[in-house]
Amino acid sequence: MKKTYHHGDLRQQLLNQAAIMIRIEGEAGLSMRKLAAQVGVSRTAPYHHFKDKHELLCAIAEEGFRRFVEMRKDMVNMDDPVSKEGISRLVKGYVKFATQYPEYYDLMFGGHLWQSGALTASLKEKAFHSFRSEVEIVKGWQDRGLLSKDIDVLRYAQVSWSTMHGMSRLLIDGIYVDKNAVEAMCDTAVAMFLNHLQQ
Amino acid sequence: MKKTYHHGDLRQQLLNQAAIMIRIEGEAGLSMRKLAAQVGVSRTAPYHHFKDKHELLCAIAEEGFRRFVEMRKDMVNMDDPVSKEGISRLVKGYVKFATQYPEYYDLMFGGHLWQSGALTASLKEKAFHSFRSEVEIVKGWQDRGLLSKDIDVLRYAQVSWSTMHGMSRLLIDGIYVDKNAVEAMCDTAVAMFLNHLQQ
DNA sequence: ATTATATTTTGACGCTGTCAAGATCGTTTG
DNA sequence: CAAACGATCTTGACAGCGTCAAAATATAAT
Repeated sequence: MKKTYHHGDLRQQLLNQAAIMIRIEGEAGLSMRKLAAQVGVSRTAPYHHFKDKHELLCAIAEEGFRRFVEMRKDMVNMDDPVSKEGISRLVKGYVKFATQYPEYYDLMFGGHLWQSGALTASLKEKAFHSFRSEVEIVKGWQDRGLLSKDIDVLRYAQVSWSTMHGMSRLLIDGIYVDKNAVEAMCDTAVAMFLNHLQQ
Repeated sequence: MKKTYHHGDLRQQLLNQAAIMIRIEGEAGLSMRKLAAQVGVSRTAPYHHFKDKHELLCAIAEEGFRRFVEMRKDMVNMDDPVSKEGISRLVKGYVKFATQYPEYYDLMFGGHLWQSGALTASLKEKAFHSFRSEVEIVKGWQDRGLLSKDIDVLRYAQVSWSTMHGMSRLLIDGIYVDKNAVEAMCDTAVAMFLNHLQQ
């Protein structure tokens, strides 16, 4: 807990506290003024670390991608991810991340930042990297014969991601409320993904 | 353009104008005060037709469901919806509605209203009706032999809807930007849905 | 020690949602 | 026809919001 400068790690503390506040009160419940108050600085102090609220939210989303990539890495390291079991784990892991950290998922893949059309350069990069690796994974499925050769990998990745994203959104947004159904939904999704699998 | 009372059809005009403003400036760009100004009444006039902003948004969402149901009805009337072509039309129609009327789709199936957990009773009813008919459609697929008998219809409806919802969201939110890919994505989705179809 | 730079604060502005009180209009009733 | 009433609209007010400008302060570089 050493402090350089006046406050020390204000920037990081703002990011952490903001995520907490979004988690508790929702994204609409986060205000720059309340955030500053919670951290114990004046209303405009945060503006020396983030140009505006938008930039703060982008930074939180980046933090989300960092966590997401880490989770994904752990998951692949377990054992062969290119198998029906591996795919199932991947899908369930995705949805679990989304529902466990909705405050990050909303910002990472929600309309609020993307519709603005003005993502931070570093955030954009992380997001595109994330999607690229999604395509790679599907390509792996195809290479292993889990998918027919004549499938367009890019389209397939887009659609399978849509499914995972759709389930996540409907769960987060409270449209799908039965948490006990998540497992079965994921299983159904996996079965749907591997339509050309003869097993 | 006849007027009863002071203004006449203020309520309906508010709903229409609000939808227009959301379409142009996004949901964040809609304020009660600007809305009132645009329609030509004072700031608090709208509050005699809607308890608060939340209730106004719910009413707009309801209007969206009305349009959605109508589109859906026209689509089914065309010809047999329980065929690969019919399903394809249904999927494409869904995504088309979402991308064509994002101002309505956002409110109907977005987190903003649902996460609040306080939907208008009439809106809730329309939403549940919408999902119930989705399940019916999938059941029709199964009855016609497009889906294997041992599939859980409810789960399958949830997942297939997730896919359509996911594609719609990613398109609306500007995460999927290639509009030319929509057709191919929908085709891929349909192929994925009908995984047990031998054709 | 002095200058420069990074950080924080106070003050201010226009915007927001919405409550309370009063004004106005249309309809219903005596 | 007049009086009362309820529906509709307006003006005034308040607290909260994002954020700019200017001043204050603490640290780093010279």
